[in-house]
Amino acid sequence: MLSYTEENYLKALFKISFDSGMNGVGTNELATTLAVKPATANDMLKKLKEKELVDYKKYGKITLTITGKKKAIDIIRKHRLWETFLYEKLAFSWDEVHEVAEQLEHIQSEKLVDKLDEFLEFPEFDPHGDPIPTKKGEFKVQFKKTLSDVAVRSSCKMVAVKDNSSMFLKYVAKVGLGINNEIAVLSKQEYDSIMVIEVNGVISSVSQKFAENILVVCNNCIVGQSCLKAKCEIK
Amino acid sequence: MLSYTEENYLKALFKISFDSGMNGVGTNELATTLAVKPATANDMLKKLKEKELVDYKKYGKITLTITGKKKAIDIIRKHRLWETFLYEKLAFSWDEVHEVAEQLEHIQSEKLVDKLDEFLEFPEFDPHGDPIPTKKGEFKVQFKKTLSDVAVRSSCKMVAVKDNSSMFLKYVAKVGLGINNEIAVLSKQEYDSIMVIEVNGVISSVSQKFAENILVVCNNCIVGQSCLKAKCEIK
DNA sequence: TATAAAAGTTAGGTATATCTAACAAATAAA
DNA sequence: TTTATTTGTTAGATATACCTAACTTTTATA
Repeated sequence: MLSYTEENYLKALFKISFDSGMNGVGTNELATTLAVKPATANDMLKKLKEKELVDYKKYGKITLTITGKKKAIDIIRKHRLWETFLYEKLAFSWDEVHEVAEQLEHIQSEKLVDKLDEFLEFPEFDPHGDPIPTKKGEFKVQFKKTLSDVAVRSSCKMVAVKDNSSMFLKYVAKVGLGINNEIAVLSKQEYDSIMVIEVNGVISSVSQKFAENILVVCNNCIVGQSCLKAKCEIK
Repeated sequence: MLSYTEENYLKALFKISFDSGMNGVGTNELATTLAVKPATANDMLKKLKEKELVDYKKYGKITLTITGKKKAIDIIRKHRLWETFLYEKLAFSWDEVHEVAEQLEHIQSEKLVDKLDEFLEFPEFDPHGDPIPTKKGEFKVQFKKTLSDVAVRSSCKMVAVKDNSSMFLKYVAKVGLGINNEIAVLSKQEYDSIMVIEVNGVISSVSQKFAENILVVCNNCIVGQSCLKAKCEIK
């Protein structure tokens, strides 16, 4: 059984590593992420090494063992399922779910996670557009970009917003845009980058500022199962 | 902000006290309930006294302060709301909800509790028939008894079962009995205590063993708001 | 009422997770 | 390549929540 703190270290290690293409992680980097001092992180790393959850040599880079990765992915799964629950069932907003999910992810009950997954009808992505690992630890990797980076005459799917202000959210709704909507980029003005987009058959013009705050995935940028992205072979 | 452990001490103090008519609690009694040694409980009591959550003198009985009571009731509220969620939304059985709710009750988010309460449509009682305090800390006090203790020619409402075996639960369903159903006790055989009951217009005979495993409240035994039962004046 | 039993307290110790301050190794820059 | 900077490590200290063992107070009983 892992402590609350140990779980957070594993999760942080996985996330830092994942974001840099599954590379090894440094002590200071880890400490910064967790808002502790390097000395503290160092102590914990010894403990996690002892438990065979991380691999690492003195002054070397830290990597997770297979067991460590599994545990980390399991915590991420729980976090994202809870975020989905809060957003979909309890009407939390996108920017409120994270903080509470940080607590809920540590609840120990396999049955709870499975039942929650079922209750939510096995969602694949959380309210931020991040993939939710399955019970087996598999998940799709989506490369998110902003709508402003989408090429003209191509289409994409909205997965999240960057700006959570109610002013922006109201505007998004007015344009008829919502999560999981297909967006076709019809044209783009060179001078001021104003885009003409089509959503559900409705054509609108949106500013560059607007487009920079809409996160999307391209139809062809779902990469694969189980962090294929790098040499991360979860068994 | 209270720690996980402090919350458990407050909750235990409230429960022990409540069950004995809001009397003072002893150190050993508290320690036993929390499965710690008396010395440990004693240490914590000093801390809780320092924080003005409990009132107590050396070698004297422990009572909660108003603030302490409020905190305790708030934790009980969260516990019972989560139990209701697990039972009603995630199809947990009566005997599984407690353990998980013990963890969930410590999640810190006022919004979460309020939204959950709303999502569950402001339930008054949890799956065990125990009252759920409102946001203000008010709750109805029901005196539960077994169906076997209900007088002939009186009626009651089923609130829970004592036996959680699937064999018993199936039998209960067969008799057409469910939570919140009104039960009228029509007659009782003196020799073997077999009861004739009426539920939703259907008349059945049930054994003493059966009746001893059905928990009910009498129509006139809801005592009032806010632990009126004793000198427990929550403001 | 004297004494035995139960209840409660204190002192000193452990493990976890944190810190600061001093030091060592690796890397970057002059 | 020598030095400076960054990165990582160790040693010693703190707070929480727990323990055991010894002691004190209260209560129950002979």
